Amino acid sequence: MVRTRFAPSPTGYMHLGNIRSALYTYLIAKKDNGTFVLRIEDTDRNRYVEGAIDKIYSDLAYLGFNWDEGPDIGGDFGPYIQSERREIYHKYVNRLLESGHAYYCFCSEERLENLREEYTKKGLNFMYDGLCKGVSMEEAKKRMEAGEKPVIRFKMPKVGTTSYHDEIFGELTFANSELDDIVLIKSDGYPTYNFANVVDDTEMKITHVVRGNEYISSTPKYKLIYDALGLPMPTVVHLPMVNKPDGSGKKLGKRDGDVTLDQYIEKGYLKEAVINFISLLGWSPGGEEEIFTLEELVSRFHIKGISKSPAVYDQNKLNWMNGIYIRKEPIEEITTLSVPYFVKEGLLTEKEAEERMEWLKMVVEAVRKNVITLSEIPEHAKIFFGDSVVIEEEAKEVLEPESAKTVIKAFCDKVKTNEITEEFGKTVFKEIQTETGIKGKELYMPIRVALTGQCHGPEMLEILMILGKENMLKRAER
RNA sequence: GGUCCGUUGGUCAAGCGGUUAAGACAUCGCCCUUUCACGGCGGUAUCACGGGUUCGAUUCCCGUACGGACUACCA
Repeated sequence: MVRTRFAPSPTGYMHLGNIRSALYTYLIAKKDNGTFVLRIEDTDRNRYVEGAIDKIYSDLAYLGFNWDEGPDIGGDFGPYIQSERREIYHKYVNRLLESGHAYYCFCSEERLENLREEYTKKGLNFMYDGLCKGVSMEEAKKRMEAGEKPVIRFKMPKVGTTSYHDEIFGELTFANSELDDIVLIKSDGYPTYNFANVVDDTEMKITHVVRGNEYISSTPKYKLIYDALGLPMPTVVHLPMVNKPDGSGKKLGKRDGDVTLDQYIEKGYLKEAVINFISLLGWSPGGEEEIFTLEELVSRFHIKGISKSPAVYDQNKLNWMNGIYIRKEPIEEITTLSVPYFVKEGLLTEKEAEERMEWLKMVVEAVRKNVITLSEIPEHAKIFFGDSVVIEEEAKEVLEPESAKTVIKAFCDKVKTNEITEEFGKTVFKEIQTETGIKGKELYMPIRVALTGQCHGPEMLEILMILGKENMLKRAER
């Protein structure tokens, strides 16, 4: 039974990188009918952001990454918030203390700082020098009673090598002499991320640890902690990074502009498109298709398809894909989603949108082919609002010739005396042509401009149907 | 600096010793459309470099170059 976990820290909003880890983690669990666990890693009290946990819940739920166990819904291995699991970490660290794999360290930050400076000056890699390894348990207890607040460090072996197998990168080996005596428990009693992960992944019976590849070089340390505890390390899957599109080769970070989920949604991207797009950032389905729903991704996903090299975020492709989804999703859905943008542009109130939903659907249907985001819909659709027309500068000359006036007059006459049906739309131009002898561009363009003010736009038939008799007369007869 | 990882067109990528080196985005051209799009068809363009191994390397090995990650009482 596969069990994976998504373990964000509540330090900010969900952004592209987060969403991608969550997605891959979710897919790896679900493609095997496994369990997807949500765990909150809030052991850093200094970076805690108010409201971030609720935002994580709502973002994940919105995306459809439904978790089977988590802080809000419980599960057999709770609590799922690290700050509530302190006794558990201490239970484990005591085992390490007793077996001699860990020790109290009373070194001040100042000493560590000096040490670091010293090392850097010599061009060496800083590592804790192990000064407190010599402190006996008795002495440690005495000093703690006296009010000192030590950290607990792991005693790394100094010789030999440590290897582990990564599902994506294969066999990885590191020299133990490179591994620092990392802090397990901070002086405030909270565990570090490193230690909390080992304990929680064990306790929560996580089978596949999915995380960014920035953890590749700390994984041997985790491996050694598992070893010291006599526990097996879960399968690890290190995801390739996502780089900025500027050619710098640097990873895409929260600071690189608008990458939070909210910002994508606000700009008019569909969550289906965002999910589909990021699924392809570092993973390939192998075949030629690449438009997938979440459900399809679940069945298509396979770890072997994840690449080692970083992917560059490509806005063009996202745009293209969003356009695909805007055209593909049911018109009801797209129309409903676009209402806020109409409201924002002052074209409609929400109440009006509700009352004129059928009409609005026709409008959205007419313009959805032309947009890449929902937010562009009102811009294209505004020609259908109101009963007057603003003639674009480049469209004005279309109306100049005598023939244009003739055509528009003929058109108005037809509109007046007929019901506006599809049949009417299909025949009216032919009739005008035979009656006036004007054809081609001279026939269509003046009417288009008279009706919309522009030389381009949706098909004439759609324009006629959307505008309707009254409105067309108001616009064209002047 | 040290350790580790990566390198197929502008971008995402398939490939897993013998291929005309898939496909997608972008780009260009054509068709469709009496508009703009959508859609369809086609073109341009890729194995970082140098050594091996092999009858044969994009594929395996070793270097080099370039890029990145890590190097916290942050996750």
